[in-house]
Amino acid sequence: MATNKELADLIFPDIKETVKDLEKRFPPRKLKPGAEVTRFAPSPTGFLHTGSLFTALIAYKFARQTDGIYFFRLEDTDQKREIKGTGLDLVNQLANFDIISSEGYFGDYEKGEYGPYTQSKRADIYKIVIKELIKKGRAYPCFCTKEDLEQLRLVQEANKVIPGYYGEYAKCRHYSVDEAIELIKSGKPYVIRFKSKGNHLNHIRVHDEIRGDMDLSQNDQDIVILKSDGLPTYHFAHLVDDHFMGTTLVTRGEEWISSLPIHIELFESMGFKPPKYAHLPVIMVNDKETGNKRKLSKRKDKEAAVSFFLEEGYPKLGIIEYLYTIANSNFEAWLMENPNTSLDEFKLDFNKFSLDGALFDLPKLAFISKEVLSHLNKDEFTAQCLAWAKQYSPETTKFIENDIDRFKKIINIEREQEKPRKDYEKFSDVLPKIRFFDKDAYDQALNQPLPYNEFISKEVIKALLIEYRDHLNLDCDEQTWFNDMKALGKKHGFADDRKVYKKDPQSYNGWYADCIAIIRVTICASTNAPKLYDVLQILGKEEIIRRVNLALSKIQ
RNA sequence: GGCCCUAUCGACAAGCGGCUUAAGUCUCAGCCCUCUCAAGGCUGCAUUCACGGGUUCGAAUCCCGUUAGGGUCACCA
Repeated sequence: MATNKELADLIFPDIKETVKDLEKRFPPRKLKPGAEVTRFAPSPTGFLHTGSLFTALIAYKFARQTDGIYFFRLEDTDQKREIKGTGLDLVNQLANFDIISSEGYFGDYEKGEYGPYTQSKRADIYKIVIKELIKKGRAYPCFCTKEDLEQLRLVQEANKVIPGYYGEYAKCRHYSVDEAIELIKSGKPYVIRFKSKGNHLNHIRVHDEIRGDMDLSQNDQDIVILKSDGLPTYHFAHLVDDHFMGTTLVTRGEEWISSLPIHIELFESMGFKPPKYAHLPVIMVNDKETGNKRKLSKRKDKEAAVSFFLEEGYPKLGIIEYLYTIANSNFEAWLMENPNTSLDEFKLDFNKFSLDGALFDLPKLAFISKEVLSHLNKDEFTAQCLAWAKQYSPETTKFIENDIDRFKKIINIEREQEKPRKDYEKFSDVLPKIRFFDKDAYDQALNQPLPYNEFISKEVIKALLIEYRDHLNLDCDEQTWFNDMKALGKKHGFADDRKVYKKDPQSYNGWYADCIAIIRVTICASTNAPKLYDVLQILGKEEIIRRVNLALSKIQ
């Protein structure tokens, strides 16, 4: 009768190291009490998902606020789904939000004592542990084919029993060691399965940092831990990696709750101490068709891809603040009390997490973003806007670089004051609102009739514009300018007092607001614009006169 | 379908047995202010906490059931 050891040696003849060796290779980390080791462990299957950003942010934050370590691990064990190059993209996109790991995978290189941090490079490490598990009789080769498994499922469905590979249904766990060796020698392909000792009728109590204690059924599934391609499945990689990398706190989406019993049994089987778990609520969206909540989907929802926000030019800080708003209910109050404080000062608290998934609320993000952008000074705003433009908007870049000081003046209208203007929620809003400052853009706009108030006759408009042009004076303060405008209006039949006008509108062409509107439309080719006085100061006398003349020529 | 998680305004949510005839923020509506717009100020928007039972002198808060939503049942993570 052959032993488990012989089986293990047959399967992994080249594996000489033991788990003890691994423990020496990856000694416990020397950390301050309370310091958490967290990680972000995505698979390289595409660009950064908004939910992943959220998860990464939480992991990063907890490490940071406990003086711990946050690292990045690439889970590339599924070669079929892998999209080359996306691992690096993920790192870069995160770095964009200042979520930078102190160790781990960085794309073209790795840093840290607990690597490799790329799972495909850790095959030997997994095999060492599996070899041990086989020796202990806690893992075995399974020769079932896809068809066998399909057949099993059908039988189980027909008999209305729980589907899966477990207990009496786990055919290969019942082979003797000799039989297994025989089968291997005959060249039959196989995977390695974990041999569960659990019974799903038994309950285990598992603690979750966010949800508290949960009662879950014990695992009884003989899950596969090593695939036929020689790479581990997620569950097993989680055991090995998070143990040897010294992870103390696993933050992941709540979809993992149901596999928690597997992970608990895996850790038990090796005598490893499991990490703390925090299962995060998932960001949801309301499905327009069904009216139900569902996970943000990259295919259906533009806001599922972080790249969307970056392309649109949402300020990064706005996105982070919004994510914190979802994460901790007290964050908004904290922000209001500490308006000029670094987000570093805010302490995330698992007790303040909501238990169900929040709907992604674009209007709220818009509000926060406006807030963030409006409080930037002109230099900060310009720097960020230009950085965005260089990547996503050649037109905006051209506008800014054409005359950067002028650009600063433009976006500084009603900025840098107690209650700043809030008209941009993202950088892509900038150019459409200020394009009219550009000569060519203005001339282009004249292809359309200017949107004057149709209740005011052309003659009045013409006369007003002519006098305005001939007596143009910009060398004065705003109040003087404003009074001049009122006086000009009065000469042309516009009331200089609102109440007076309201009492007897028939006697006037309008009131001074209507008069100013004529100038605004003439100069800006639009019925709305930032403060006219500031616009005029930036444009300068010559350009104003040019525009008035052009407009005049267009009025029949 | 089994199992698990969750359930307070349109959204995010406070609330942890009496202080709640339910905070705050966003949205929305109205008013005011303003040269337009963006803002800003003020006001309004849950007699009720999915529903039904219990426990209690007393429940949004504890228990049970129902319903609804979400998750999960892979050689994917």
